[in-house]
Parts: sequence; structure tokens; C-alpha cells
Amino acid sequence: MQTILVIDDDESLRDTIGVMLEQEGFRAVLVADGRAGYEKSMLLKPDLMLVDLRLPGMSGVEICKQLRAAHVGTPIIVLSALGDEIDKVLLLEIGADDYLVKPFGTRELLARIRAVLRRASPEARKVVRFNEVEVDLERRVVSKRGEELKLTPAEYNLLTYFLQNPDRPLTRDMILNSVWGYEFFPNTRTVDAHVVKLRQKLEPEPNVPRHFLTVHGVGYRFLP
Amino acid sequence: MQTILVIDDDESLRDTIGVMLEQEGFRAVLVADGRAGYEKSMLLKPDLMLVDLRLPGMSGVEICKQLRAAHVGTPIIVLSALGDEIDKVLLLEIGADDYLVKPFGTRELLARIRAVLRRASPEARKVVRFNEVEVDLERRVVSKRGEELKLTPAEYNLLTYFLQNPDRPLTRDMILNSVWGYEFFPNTRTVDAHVVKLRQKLEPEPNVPRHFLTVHGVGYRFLP
DNA sequence: CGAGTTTTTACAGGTTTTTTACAGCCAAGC
DNA sequence: GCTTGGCTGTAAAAAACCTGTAAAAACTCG
Repeated sequence: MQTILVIDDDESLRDTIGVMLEQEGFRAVLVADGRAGYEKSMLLKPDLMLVDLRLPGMSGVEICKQLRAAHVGTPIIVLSALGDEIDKVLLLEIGADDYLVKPFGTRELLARIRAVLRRASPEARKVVRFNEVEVDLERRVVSKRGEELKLTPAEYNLLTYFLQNPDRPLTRDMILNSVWGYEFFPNTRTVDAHVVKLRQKLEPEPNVPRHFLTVHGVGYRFLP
Repeated sequence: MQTILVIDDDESLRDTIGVMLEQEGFRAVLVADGRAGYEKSMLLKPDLMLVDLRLPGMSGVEICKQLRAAHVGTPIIVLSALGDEIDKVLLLEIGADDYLVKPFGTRELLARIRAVLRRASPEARKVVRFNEVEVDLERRVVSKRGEELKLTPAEYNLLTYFLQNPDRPLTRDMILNSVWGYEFFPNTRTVDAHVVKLRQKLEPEPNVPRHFLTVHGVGYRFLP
């Protein structure tokens, strides 16, 4: 998960951005003060920063300059109030990657964030592989020999749970609890039915499982 | 957003053009003096320049010559007073892209600006294409097989959100939040209804979607 | 008010999930 | 090794859930 540090003294804007970022699957860290924000950025090493130009404690310009002077390459998007003089050249000089004039829509902000992140790390996709299977966690796409497979939500959730707990026996109760969120465990064969489906879709030979193994009397074990 | 530098010593005209440009979504930078304008153009790197022929400080002709000599390719539209001798050959030689004789209507000016920008950088205009569909993000116009389509605002907003997040499953909540700005999510089928409309207008076969795909149990995914 | 747009509603599919049923498998004790 | 009782594999039925879509209702803006 990518972390975004937001430095802005407008509380309501900060919160709006925070909620939006969380919604979109980012981790948002919010700071109001310039100096505190700068220090946070050094500690936190976020993937991207949103920085207001006018800030108490330390201006956005100053933050950018200091970071760049310290050879910190974190992408920065500058936010500025409507009245502020915006000098593109200055922004370029201090090493900002983009800027937005308030007020702006969350949509637009999000688009810029994605654009900047994409530019910064073009192919930082999280992909897990085993045998001929590839799981793209970002896109929620599973493919086998390069061919895209269709997994249902339950299948996909179960698969990612296995991926997160490889080579470890997992009881049906653990699985039900983690994947289905059940607290109490009905007498159910649900897990089994879904393991069968995963095997059918992902195993080279579904009836001779090499990855989704049965642990008799216990549950299942995933071997990458 | 595209920036247009206006160099003209007639204050009222300058302001009129400035207001018009801002209204049309450009960023307008206004300068009265020739030399100052020339220097600004080097710093600012605008997307287009409007330059009066007669100027204090440095003539329009001189500005063009110098810029072209420095291999600056910024498109230039020359403005000239009624009485001025206009030598088309000279204008071509100095590298102007078009010219207008005062007085002119803002509408005509705008048309010329668009034409020149289009000619200058057909690629720079933000146009997204998929299949037979073309979306002109600058003009907010969508066309299919070259024929202009009418999209309602909600449809257009949804479409641009998809364009900005291609190949990635988007939940209804994410979409509602980003496109509609809802914070809390009522039980609503709004998104579905609009996806249907986009499919009807943009898909070759609306009932066999190739671009606006359903991700069952999750939401939708746009594939360019 | 009225045209155009957006949202909600309702219901008919369609897909997914869960349960069921039964056959075959496993492990342990005889 | 054979038997037995519980465990697992699996297809298929049943239930639950989700989506497509037209049409009605609500809303918006001039």
C-alpha cells in the first residue's frame, strides 16, 4: 500500500483529502504544520507528498528545497491558494512534480496523484507468481500461462489468503474466520468447495494437487 | 491547462482577451512591453503567443525573429492594427503561424487559437482513443467514428474517471466518491444506470461490453 | 412551467455461494 | 491386511446474491 503525506493547515481540506485517499486505497498521513510535516517526511518516507505553499512553521517552498537538497526524490504535488502567484519556473526549480490551484475536485487531485506516481515508478506492480500462475494484486487479475482467468470474489479472496500464508497448515476455522469473517463456525463444506474450484482453475493437474494441499484432519496448506 | 502569453500595449484589448481566454479554460499571461514580453516568453514557455506588431520596447517582428533564431517553436499569432502594412511573406519568414487584423471578434480569435494549437501539436491536445471512440478532454467532446456524441455531464464525468483509471477494478463506492463526491454510500444503483448509458453510447455492442466490463461482486473495470 | 437529466424502483435474468449427497480416501485399531 | 468410521472430493441442486435495464419519479435550471 502506498503512503501519501499531506501537509496543509486547512483542517477541512486535509480531512477531505484524507478520506478520499483512504477510499482509494492509499495510506494517508495528515499534518498541519510545515516544520512538523518536513520532519514527518524524513521519518515516514512516503511515496508521495501533497504540500500547501502557505504553511505555518515552514513554507511549502522551503520544504521542497530542503528535501531536494537532501537528495530526497519523493514526488511532490504543490497545492496553492487561488490568490498565490504561481511561478511554474520556481516550482520546477524547487523540484515540485505538479501543482494544483485550490479549490480543486478530489477527482482531479486523484488523477494528478496517479499520473505522478505512474511517472515516478512506471512498473512497480505487485505480482505474485507460482508455477505458471500470476496474480496481479493491483489489478485483481489472475492469469495462467499469460491467459487471464476469471475468479469469483470468494475464490480470489481465498487465493490471496493462501498467498499470504504459504507453507503453513490452515484450519477451516482459520480460513472461514479470515476470508469469510465468520465468528462462529457452522458445519459447512464451503471451504472445501472453494478449494476444489481453485484447484480446477489453477493447478496443472487438479486431481493431483501440487499447491493447494490437503492436510488430513486439519485443513489445507498452500505451497507456492 | 494551456498557457497563452499576450503581448499588446493596448490595455483594454489586453484585458478583454485575458478574460476571454480564462473563460475558455486557458491560463492567460498579459504583458504590455515588447522586451518584457520576449523575456517572459523565454521563462514561461507558453503554449501559444499573441503578439502585437507595434510594440514599445521591441517590435513583434523582432520578437518572432529572435525566438525562431533561438529555435523556440512556440506558435505565434500576430495581431496588427488596421493601418499597418501587412506583408504575408514577411510574416511567414519570421515564423508567425497566423495573423489577425484589428478589430476582431473574440470568437474569431478563439477559433484561430484553437486552429493553430491543433496544427502545432496535434498530439498535445489531450485526446484519448479507444476502439472507434475519441474523447477530447480539452473540449469535453466525445465522438464515435468521427461523429460527435452527446453525453450528459454525469456520463462525461464517469467516463473521464474510467479513462483516468484504466485496467483496474473500481468499486461502486470508489466511483460514487470520486465522481459524485458522496462520502457515505446510500444503497443506490446510480452507477449501474450510468454505466449502462455509457455502454449504449460508446460500446460497439452494448450487450457484449468490451471496454466497460463488469467485475462481478466488485464493480467495474475499464479497458481502453 | 418544461425540457433535459439524474436517481430510484422493480423485476427479470444471471452468477456466485452454500448446501447436499454420495463416492472414494485415509488413518488407526484389530 | 482388513475393517471401520470419520474425512475429503466433487457434481449438482438450492439458495442467496448481483447486475442489466426499462420506466417512473424526482430533481435541476433556465
